[in-house]
Amino acid sequence: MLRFQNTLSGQLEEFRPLRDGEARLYYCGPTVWSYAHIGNLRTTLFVDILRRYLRFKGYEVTHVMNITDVDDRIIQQAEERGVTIDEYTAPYIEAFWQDFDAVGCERPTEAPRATRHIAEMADIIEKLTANGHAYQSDGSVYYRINSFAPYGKLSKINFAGNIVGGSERVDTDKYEKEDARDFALWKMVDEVDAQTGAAWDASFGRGRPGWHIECSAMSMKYLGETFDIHCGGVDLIFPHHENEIAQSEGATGQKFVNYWLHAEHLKINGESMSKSKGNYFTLRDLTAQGFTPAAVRYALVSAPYRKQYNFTLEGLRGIEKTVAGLQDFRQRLAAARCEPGTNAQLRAAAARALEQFAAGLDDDLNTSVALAAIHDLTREVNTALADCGLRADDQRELLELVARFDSVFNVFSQPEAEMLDAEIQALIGERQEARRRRDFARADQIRDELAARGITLEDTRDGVRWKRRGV
RNA sequence: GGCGGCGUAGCCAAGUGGUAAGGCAGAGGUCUGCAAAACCUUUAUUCGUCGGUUCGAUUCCGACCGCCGCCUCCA
Repeated sequence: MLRFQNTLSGQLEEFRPLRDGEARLYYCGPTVWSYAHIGNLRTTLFVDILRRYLRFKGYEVTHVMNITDVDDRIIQQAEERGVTIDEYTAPYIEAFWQDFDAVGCERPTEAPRATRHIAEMADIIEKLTANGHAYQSDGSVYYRINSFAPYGKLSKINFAGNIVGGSERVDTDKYEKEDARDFALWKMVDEVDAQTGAAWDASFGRGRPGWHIECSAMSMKYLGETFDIHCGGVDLIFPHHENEIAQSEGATGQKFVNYWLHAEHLKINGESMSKSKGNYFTLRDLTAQGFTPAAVRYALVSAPYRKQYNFTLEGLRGIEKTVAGLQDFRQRLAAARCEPGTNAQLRAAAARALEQFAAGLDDDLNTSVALAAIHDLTREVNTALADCGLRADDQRELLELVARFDSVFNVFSQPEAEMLDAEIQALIGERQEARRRRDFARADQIRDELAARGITLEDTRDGVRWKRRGV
């Protein structure tokens, strides 16, 4: 039974989709004002595991991830460079997809851009204005929080309590907003907006959307007024997701989302990640140091998504070996030449591993438990391989099982090996010849030579294997 | 001030009211011409500290120490 920790209820709940056999989920995706950092990547990878596991469980998944391509930072950066926001964001959108693909994420069913859905946002704002949840002021439109009684149900924030700096804020905003908590649905155009192309016409005036309205508009457009799962980082619980609920439920009168899932933030060496601390990494930063995207993927999904995983470069170095071990394992398994038949002990081990794998992920996506199941099985199969104890029927079944595991984790597969240079191929052949002559000095010389070029050799029962050296 | 999460071996990390998964590193061994890879054995009498509840607590409760986060636009 698949269960999720639902931020809305604060409880571990059984997942029951609105439509049998279907799961519809929305993820607040990247704001493309810069390169994604590994914190962003962790949340992206959590959603990838989520969607893959839902499919593993037999659900047909509709996965929508928005791209926020208009916001204050984007407008500011575009202005500084003297370009439009579309010109400014284009390379970052491209870079985002590169990273997304590199860490092995499956593309969403839809990846709508905010700037392409202004009409849908305006539509909701009109509805909210008509039914009293929103009001115009100085050319902008604000959400009237007093009109939505359940406000705060997601974040459990007690607005009667002390809010740091609350009184000062009321003073600042009192001429524009009825209440300091009211937030902008639509911001009246200013000079910079106009200059950078961040301005659109609407029935309530020319301007640009507030941040929260885009997610209400795009999620409901592609998933319906009520859908199953909404995910994002914990920092979005308030105000972003709280405001989405107010907007969507205020406009439709329907429950917006059944399950809210939030990924925790990363720590880097026990500290919060920030540029000033020098512990701020993008995927590019890591691959430039020789780390592989596969290891980054494994690291970021190796702990349950609701834990503050402590990311360290030392840890990532170890994970390179872990990942290489899994990839080697699959290669060896596929390459083994097996006698016909089956091995009851191994079959039992495989069944146990599958059970533990699913039990772990059923429990609010406990990836640590699922990965432990995989490691347990690889050890047992490796033993059988070394003892020539693997049988053909089991080999076939184990390869299928590995593929099932990989349909969720996507760590066993490795990039297509580059063609060996004829020269390297020749050197391997020459070394084999030298070994046959028991000319080990020459054989070792060749092995060292290849090692210097990043090629590691392994002499196995089935011949020489080679691989490119990792970090 | 309000609210929340966390503190498990050298490092990362799961977990539970009944006596500590998994990965990396370390040590010894098997295999190998030597390696590599793989496998075997080994590495926390103990789960931040101090109390309490209990037949029994790392797991529940309290206090304290430390780290991280949210409280209007940061994944």
